[in-house]
Amino acid sequence: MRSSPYGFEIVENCSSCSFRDNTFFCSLAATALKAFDQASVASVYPGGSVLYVEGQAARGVFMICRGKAKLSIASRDGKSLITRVAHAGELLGVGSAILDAPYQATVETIEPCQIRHVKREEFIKFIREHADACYRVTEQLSHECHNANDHIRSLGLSHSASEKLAHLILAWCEEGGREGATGTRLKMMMTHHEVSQLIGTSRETVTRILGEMRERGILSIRGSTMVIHNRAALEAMVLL
Amino acid sequence: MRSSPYGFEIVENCSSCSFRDNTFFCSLAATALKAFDQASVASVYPGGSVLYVEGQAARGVFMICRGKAKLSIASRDGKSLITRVAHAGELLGVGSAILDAPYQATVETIEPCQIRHVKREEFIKFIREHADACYRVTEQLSHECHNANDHIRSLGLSHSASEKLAHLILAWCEEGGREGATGTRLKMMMTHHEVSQLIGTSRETVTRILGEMRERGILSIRGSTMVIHNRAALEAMVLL
DNA sequence: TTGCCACTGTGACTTCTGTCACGGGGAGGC
DNA sequence: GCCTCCCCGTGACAGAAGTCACAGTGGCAA
Repeated sequence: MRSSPYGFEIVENCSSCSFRDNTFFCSLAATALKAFDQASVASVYPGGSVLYVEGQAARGVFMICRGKAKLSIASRDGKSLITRVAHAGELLGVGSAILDAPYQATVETIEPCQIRHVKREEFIKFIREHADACYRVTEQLSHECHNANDHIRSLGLSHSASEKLAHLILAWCEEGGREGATGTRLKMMMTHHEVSQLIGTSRETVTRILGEMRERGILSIRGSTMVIHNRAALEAMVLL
Repeated sequence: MRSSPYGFEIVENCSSCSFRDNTFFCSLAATALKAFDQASVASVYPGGSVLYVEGQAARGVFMICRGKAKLSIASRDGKSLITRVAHAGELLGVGSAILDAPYQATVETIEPCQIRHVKREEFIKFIREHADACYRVTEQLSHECHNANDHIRSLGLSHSASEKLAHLILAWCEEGGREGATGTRLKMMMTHHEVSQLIGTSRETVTRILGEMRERGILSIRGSTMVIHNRAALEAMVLL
């Protein structure tokens, strides 16, 4: 390890890496891990770095060892949609690399990240030689499909922006909510604008709907923490 | 082979199957193919059969040897959205089988189909033992992700129903259009209602927009064939 | 402190499109 | 032939939400 400017150590060597846990792509047997280690290059990015841009040829895949990144797509007129937020342990750009197709999204780190990068050809060689890694890729891709389908369901099947927002808040409760006396507490680490990009609506409607939910006593917001008082009401709004 | 009620022969044996071409999942080396053959069961379905339903536990995967099937998702109030149309050579339900999660869509054949079915456990065993098949699964899943992302882009980023419809028609031109003297000809094998389910809008708007396009001379429709006279106009409508 | 900037909150207006309602037409069954 | 579906075409209307415009707020830096 050597020290880095972003407050954490760069892990040079996958075998001795402490971030890894068994949900990670890289939780592999020793030999495969070593091969992955040798094929890849570690680096550290500050928040806000762009790893790759939609439409670029897929030169390689990126593994998030630590940190989070947001994936988004944009239309020609500048509107953009956040497709998902990727966490540590995920592999980005695999689908495009395998198909040798352009990246379908733009990836931007949203906090300091440690990333490993593998060139396309080497990645393919790697997974063809290591069946276990290949299977892990199928798992990774299955997750991506799963998420994408959920997103399709939410975008295509909901009747109103409120429904989509309610759905999103419930999903947040699932993944990061802590139960408290007054309800489920969670950190909003997004601005209204970003939320609007996540559910495909406008910033103002997000503000308005949150305001309405607050008035109806469903939730309350102070600073960046949101408390959901009436989860049942949110669930009732969702017909998905 | 033995004869079947739906006008084509049931292929009992993958090795001697003539449907297979190298775009198919099952274009595998002899030993892997034999294993796949032994793990799977062939059957024939008429059009309109439901292979599996959204929300069911993923008991297995289905391989379309011949025919087409539509995948759709539904909301509680009965609205439904067609996520895609799967063609011969595709594997359905892989993602869910790998994650051991419920199927995310309902699959219904839209023409007589020959299908092979493999139980989940056997499928996983099969791909873990045959690296080449496993790699093919990553390809299949990459395609699914790719499609899903395109769908997300279309649903989430387009400003109007016309834009989505124009996008869809252009996609049809790509995959099944034949160039003629008056423009690109293609077969509409869908009702307006189904189209509306594909782009997440109502039947009436599809009718109206098509009518408008006809009036503007962009396309003309007779019976089930559509002729696109002015492809540029359609492209101009799409800002995706 | 002051200024700046990004974020949130609100009002007014307009457009899109979903919904309801109905009519016509073609295919298929009896 | 006739009846019954299903599909397409249209009109009227209302509600949802995008857009524009602007005010208030809070954090951060100079």
